[in-house]
Amino acid sequence: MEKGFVIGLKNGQQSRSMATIYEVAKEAGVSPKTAARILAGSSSRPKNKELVMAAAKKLGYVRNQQAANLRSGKSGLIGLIIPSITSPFYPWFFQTIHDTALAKGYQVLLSSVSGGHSEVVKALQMMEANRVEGLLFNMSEWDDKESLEILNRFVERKQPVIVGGTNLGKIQADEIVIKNIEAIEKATSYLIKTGHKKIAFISGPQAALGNRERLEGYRNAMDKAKLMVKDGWVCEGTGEFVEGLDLAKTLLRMSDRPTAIVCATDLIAIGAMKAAQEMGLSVPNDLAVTGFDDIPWAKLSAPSLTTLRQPQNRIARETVNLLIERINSKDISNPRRLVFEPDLIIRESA
Amino acid sequence: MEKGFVIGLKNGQQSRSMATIYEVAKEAGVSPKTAARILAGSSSRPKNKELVMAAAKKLGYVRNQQAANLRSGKSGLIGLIIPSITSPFYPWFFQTIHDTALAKGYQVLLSSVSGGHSEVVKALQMMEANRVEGLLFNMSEWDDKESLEILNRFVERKQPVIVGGTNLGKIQADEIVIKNIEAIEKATSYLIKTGHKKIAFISGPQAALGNRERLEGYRNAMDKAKLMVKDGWVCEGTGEFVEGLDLAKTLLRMSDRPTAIVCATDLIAIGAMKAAQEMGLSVPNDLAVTGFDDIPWAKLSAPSLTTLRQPQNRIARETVNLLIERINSKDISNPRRLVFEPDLIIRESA
DNA sequence: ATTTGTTTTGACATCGTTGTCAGTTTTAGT
DNA sequence: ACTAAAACTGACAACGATGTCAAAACAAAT
Repeated sequence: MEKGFVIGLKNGQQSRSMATIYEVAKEAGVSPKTAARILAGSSSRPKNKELVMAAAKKLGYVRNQQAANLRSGKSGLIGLIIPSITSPFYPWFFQTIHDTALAKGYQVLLSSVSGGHSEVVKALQMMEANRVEGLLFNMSEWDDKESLEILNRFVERKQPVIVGGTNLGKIQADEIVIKNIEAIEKATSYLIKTGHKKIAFISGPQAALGNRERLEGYRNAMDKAKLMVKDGWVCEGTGEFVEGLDLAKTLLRMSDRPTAIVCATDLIAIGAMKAAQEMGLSVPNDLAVTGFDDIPWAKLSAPSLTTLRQPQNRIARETVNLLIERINSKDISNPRRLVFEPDLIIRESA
Repeated sequence: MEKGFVIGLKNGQQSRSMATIYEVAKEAGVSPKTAARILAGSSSRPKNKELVMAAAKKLGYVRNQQAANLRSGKSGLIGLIIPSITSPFYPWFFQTIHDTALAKGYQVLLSSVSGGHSEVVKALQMMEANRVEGLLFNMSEWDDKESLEILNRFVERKQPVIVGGTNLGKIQADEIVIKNIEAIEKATSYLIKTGHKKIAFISGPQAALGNRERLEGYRNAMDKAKLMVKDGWVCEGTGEFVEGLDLAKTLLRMSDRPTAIVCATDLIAIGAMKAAQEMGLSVPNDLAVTGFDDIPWAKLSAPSLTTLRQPQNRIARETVNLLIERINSKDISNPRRLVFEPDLIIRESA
């Protein structure tokens, strides 16, 4: 059956398969290569250009990107692996990555890994199979041999990889570093400066490096101010709102209850504020609360949340730019660290 | 230069390009076809299987998906076009689509279109060029000739398309229908039932069909109850929080201010509540507020928001399932409508 | 041992595009 | 008009995988 022409279907309807460059060339009366060149935008005799453009339009020609990629050895894809697009922070992160990449001619292949280790491995394999030209690997909780192996394969092949949140020096790649310790120190010190002495901390899962660092920042600040951290004042949650609510209630029920809570995420903090309100305590008078991330909610909550702002846009933009630079220069030597320090945004909650 | 082997680089480092099936076959001492077959999992002589598996492992072979796709005429891709992943509702929508598609062997190619019409066209062209096997087109504001043309090309080629939020019967495709009118009627009637007579409405951009329907629902309910809609009680915003805040303030400054506001989105509603609080009014005593979407915030806000829940998970799951069914059956005749009616979730704000 | 039937195998072609490079046309300069 | 330089064109091969189909290897049965 000749290609690109009407073919019959069971139900008697008709359909066209997509036209190829050969058909366009034939229709225009030029060679396929010429047609391809013209459609790719390089210069040509005006007449041919007209002919080819007309033919392409007539046949509804759309370049087959997969074939083009195969031939040219590029995929035009950037891989992005993140924990879950549903956790605040990531949608903005993705949007900026997407837009920046698009502007430079790249598509983003997103894997939002909600499951465990095997899901990460699957995502990485998929990225490999789809020949992404660069990879942003942004898993906060991760230390799995199999995926490490795959990441190392990328590096061996000199394919750029940027790791966020978790590298630990295990692979020789660029890193996004958030100054968690310093940030939480800032928030804690601020509370101390405003007179608080009994300050508790609700952390996220300690399996994640970032969360361990945040806890460290809290302890540092308390140590520096020679303040005691009472038993039970440090509690570990999942980073979810509900958890924040429950843990805060437990804290507030203590006989000698803390007057301030430093929270490892904004969601926890909002949960903690809700807990206080449900128990009839006023924020910030009876309880001061700080968060981390500055998710959009933070300024909408009542009271609005004092928090540490992660400049997602800047992080995302600089990260993609570095990645694309790496792709273009074909040089992944001398791994860089993109360091970001969250700013303390003072609002009503503390 | 022989492929798959060490090649020199400027900086003296070395790199391997990815091994192909030919190299695996050579290493294993079988034909490429046999290697391919074994790697695809079909039966073979045990000895060959061992040899090929060993060779693949040794060379770090990863199938080139693009090449495989080209040959097999499938892309394994589902396209998803949405307005912006940063607006609440979509991250969950995407995650469910992503997970469901993955479970059935499809990857999701996401275009989060933050710009105007030309961006939509670009996204559609990209989806076409990448030969997505099915397309979920979920733009709420949209009536642009060029993109319509592309969508129609999909349909002519019998490639499944599911349109959400906006079809208007312009193309013959499956549709996701949210019963906006009925939903807002429910919320408005509920307010009326609880004694409110002066009820205002803050809508999203009327360019979007969904927003026009929501306004219609409000008017219907008011009409049915024979309640007057005063001049200025219906205002149009962008759907953003800030807009909700400002418009609500304007409403509340009116001499004869409304006692309740029906909002077209949760963000608007949260803004409206904040406006009331800033003006010293209590929600729900001085002002009742209802939202739309039931974004996660809705139940965290203070007071928690009475709203209309869109079952994103169910919508997403049923949509992908239909799409994949269409892909497999190669039959896009008899367009279906997936109809969803939001539930009224009564919380504290009304 | 021979035949028949079944399962595996591999040479070749192909998917749609583009790089290479020699050949052709056009342009510019005299 | 003629020549050299510049611009464009097209035949061919290749990217990496897999479908086709005939040939080969094995198994079962006589």
